[in-house]
Amino acid sequence: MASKPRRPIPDATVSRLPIYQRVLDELQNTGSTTVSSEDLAELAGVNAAKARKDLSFLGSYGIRGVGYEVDYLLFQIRHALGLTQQWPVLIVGVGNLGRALADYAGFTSRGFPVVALVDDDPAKIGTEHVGVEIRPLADLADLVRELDIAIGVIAIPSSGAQRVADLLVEAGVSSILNFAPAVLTVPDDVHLRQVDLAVELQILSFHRQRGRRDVEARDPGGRSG
Amino acid sequence: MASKPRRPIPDATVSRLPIYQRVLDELQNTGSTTVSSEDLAELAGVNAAKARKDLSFLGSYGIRGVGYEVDYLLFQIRHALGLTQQWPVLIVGVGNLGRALADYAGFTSRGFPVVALVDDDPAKIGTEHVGVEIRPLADLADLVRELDIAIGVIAIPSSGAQRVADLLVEAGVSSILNFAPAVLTVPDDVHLRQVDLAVELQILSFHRQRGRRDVEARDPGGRSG
DNA sequence: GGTGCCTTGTGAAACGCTGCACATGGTTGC
DNA sequence: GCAACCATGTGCAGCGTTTCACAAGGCACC
Repeated sequence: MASKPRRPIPDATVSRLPIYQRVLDELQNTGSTTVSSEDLAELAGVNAAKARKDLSFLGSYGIRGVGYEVDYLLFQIRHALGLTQQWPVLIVGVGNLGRALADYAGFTSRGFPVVALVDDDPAKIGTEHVGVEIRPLADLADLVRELDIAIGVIAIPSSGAQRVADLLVEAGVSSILNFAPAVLTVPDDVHLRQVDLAVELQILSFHRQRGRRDVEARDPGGRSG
Repeated sequence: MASKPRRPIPDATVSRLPIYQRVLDELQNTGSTTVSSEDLAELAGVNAAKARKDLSFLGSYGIRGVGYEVDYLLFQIRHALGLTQQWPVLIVGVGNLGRALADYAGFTSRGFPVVALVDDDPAKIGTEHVGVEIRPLADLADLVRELDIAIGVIAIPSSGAQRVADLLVEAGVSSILNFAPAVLTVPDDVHLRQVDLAVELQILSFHRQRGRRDVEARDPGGRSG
């Protein structure tokens, strides 16, 4: 037994593995055969100790005194992330965002081919985008079954997002990526991730605001007891 | 006034404030005047105690025995997030994603008007999108100064992302939202947030993979050394 | 074959976040 | 004005993540 996960991989580590993967990909393209945790961490924008601990959750794939073999580490990360196979993606909503996502080459090249597009606008149904026919919302369940959809992407206004999420779940999709600015409710066994563009801007706004306040008056007082 | 930051607001709380804001916005539109932490938490998809603790960092704006006044709490959250004013946004890269972002009504309606578009494709320069003229990359610094740009959005392929980030920083932009799948380096006083679509998919892939492994119970084809 | 150098892998401390449980304090009804 | 009620605000314990510091282990050179 080799690649059995001795310890569960922490969420924080999982969210960084794709970054390491991309960095290693670039290193591979530049001809590097080995890399130290320090160099890898630098390229990934993290602490070297963190990088080592992250990688240690996959197993002991480093060579002390030398570093990590790029090819082998890359394989192990891909294996851990489940990127040794393709995961067909269905996008609901072929508006500006849906089109941008469908066109995004990074999806297909990283193993997430967009194989189905769904929309409820009669004018769009039947037309093609990037070689994929746009189908009506009613076909969703059929498409999921026929194309073995692994991940559903919600790229519609928030008003219909919960209904679409319900449809996806009902059709058997257990991984959903939601771009609608709404809080969705799904069963526990369905993995839902949220990308909220307005939230990101508001967080930036907060820090900018705070920075100004810091400059205005640094107040060490207060009634914290 | 006198709204001194008693305690620094934790990052985790900051990232949830925009959610509360959106929920309160909806409550306001439905005519609710007060809301309990339990109801608010339910709508925001979090624990009630967490919601109370989050809000307590802004100050004691609740009424014991009653709940929170929607209007007032909304004002306080907006104030904390710096949303009492508009933050002009510049988007670099008017490809599919850049257009989608420029068209996204959620930006302007939440106080982030897209006032400038920049691209390096000569065919696009001079044309308009959503009423904003597309200008060459060389005009970036001028636009930042003239329009008092608060936030720069990078929506170009990763190969040019660092260069554009450098240009933005040099022009005085201190808040950057990056959609390019690359690790960017900026000075400490610049706030950088990363939205990486492929990373999100890979995290979903990991969880799906893990679920399957649980089902398989044993992994065939493991490689030991 | 031995010595010294180099990098990994990890124990442990520090830090931040979460969630429970309850004291606090304001409101309502009489 | 008083008592019962109710939701907030928070002390505290538990948990996950980060970071340091160092022992363990492999390689290269002589």
